[in-house]
Amino acid sequence: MLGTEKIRYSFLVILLQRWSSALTDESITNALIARLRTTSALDDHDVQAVQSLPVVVKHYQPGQAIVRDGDRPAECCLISKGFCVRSKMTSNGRRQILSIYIPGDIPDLQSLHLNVLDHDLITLTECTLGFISHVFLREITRRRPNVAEIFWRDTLIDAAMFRDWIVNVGQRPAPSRLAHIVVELRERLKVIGQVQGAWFEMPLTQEQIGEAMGITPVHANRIVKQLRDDNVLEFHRGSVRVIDEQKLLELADFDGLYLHQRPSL
Amino acid sequence: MLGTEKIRYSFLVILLQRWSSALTDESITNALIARLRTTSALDDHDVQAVQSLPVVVKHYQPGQAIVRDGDRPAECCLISKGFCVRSKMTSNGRRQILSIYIPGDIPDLQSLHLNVLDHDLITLTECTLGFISHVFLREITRRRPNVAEIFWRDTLIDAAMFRDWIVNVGQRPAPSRLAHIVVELRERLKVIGQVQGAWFEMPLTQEQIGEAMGITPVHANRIVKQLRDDNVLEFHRGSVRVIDEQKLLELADFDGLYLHQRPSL
DNA sequence: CGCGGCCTTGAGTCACATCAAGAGACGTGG
DNA sequence: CCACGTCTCTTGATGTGACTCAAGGCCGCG
Repeated sequence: MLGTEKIRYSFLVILLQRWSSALTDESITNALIARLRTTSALDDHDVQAVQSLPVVVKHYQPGQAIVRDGDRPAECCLISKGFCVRSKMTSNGRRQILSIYIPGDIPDLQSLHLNVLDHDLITLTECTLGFISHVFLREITRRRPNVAEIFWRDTLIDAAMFRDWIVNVGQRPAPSRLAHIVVELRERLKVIGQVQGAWFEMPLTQEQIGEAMGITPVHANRIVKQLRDDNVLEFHRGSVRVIDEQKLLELADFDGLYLHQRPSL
Repeated sequence: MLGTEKIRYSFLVILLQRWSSALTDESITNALIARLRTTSALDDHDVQAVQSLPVVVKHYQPGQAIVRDGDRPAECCLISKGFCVRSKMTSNGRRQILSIYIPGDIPDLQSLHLNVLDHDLITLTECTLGFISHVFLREITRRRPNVAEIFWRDTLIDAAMFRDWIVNVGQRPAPSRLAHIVVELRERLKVIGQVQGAWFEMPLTQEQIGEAMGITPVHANRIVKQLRDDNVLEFHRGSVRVIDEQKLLELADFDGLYLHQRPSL
């Protein structure tokens, strides 16, 4: 689904289907502020400064590339609605998913100080994205060191998630890998109020689940089936239901410390 | 070698064997400046500011923990001499090495804004480390936004290396993984002038090589043997010699872009 | 109705893990 | 100077998790 063919096609779709509004969209920066509050302490001045950032809103279809390996973006993108993944290809055509992004995340904040992108950023679902120019971000971080530190911290949490992802892919057996990814996603969705009861969204195809775990789609299918047959999880239409919380946590070997979800951590 | 037993023993060794000098050590900050110059553009004021940072120098034995999972460090450490690894354990006692650090690196710069450490930092060889208090680092980054951005950028490069490490562990067959790690290390050592001819230092035991690749020590041994038998690499006393550059690069699937070794990248 | 994504399942193979045993290097103490 | 213990490296036999190839089924959509 994320193959080259499809992406070439998607490029036309971008031109045809995405429409944009160049207004400062308060509801979008509010999502950002909510997100930053969970990980850092913001004062009123910081909030005002962030809210005053000019945002360009764009809508994307599922499976579109937002930015690509080798790009030199001039803006950062804030997810207001929808899910994205960051991924990287090897020369023999295998794709590795590096992280999953949810509303409130700024997946490419790093491009502010790293000029060339070393990976792809792709939408999983329909997305509403807010783009903020590097010019304004640099200006705000120069003028308000506190905001700079909050953004810096955000990229550091990103890095902490990568470290955890390495351990997951490198050391755990496949069923644990899947459980771990599921629990991590759920913890992050909880913070933005997107978990209702035992259900939450995880809009990955089994092929993408495989790409996240570092295994083939066929084997990913077997692992998903195994967790379903063992009454641990239920997958349905891009959503997940936790059936056996106990077993899930045992498998996942999850310690949420690395998410640094409280400012003091 | 990195087991709990050994580390408990090492703790005594720290008390007995490390001696410290609380002077501002110019030769140490010079290593840092050399390192930062390769990735970022520094002006004279930045250099002066960095050189004026008070540094506490300490010496470590091989296999000692510098900081541990769960610590809340109050200082960052700069490697002046020697090699370190960052690693993380799973609950079933398996260790994953996340990155290898060489002279000029600041492996835990992230602790400046992430209070709780989510991994271990361990010396591989005898090390000379310079410790810089968070207080001074915060002060310099507040006073000089340019220095803040350079340090920020440094942590972003760290994150880029993690991303690449995920791909390596997740997608490549074991011989390629090893080749990739070897080439990455060599490229970084080149920049600090630590590659003489075909030889360079890679002071990992085969067990640690396995921990870096996400495989067992026994299998790591077979992979090392395979690359030796295929006349690609020669390992001897913690050093590596490249025999067949061509084959090595083919295996490694290495694109150094993610190291961002030039300020414009 | 037919097509294209996506999911599912089986059979055979291969990469890597596990278990087990031994050999070389090195430091330490007798 | 030798004996011993501890790391580290090495190798074989055997088991298993994951890959590959292949085929078929489900479902939404034009």
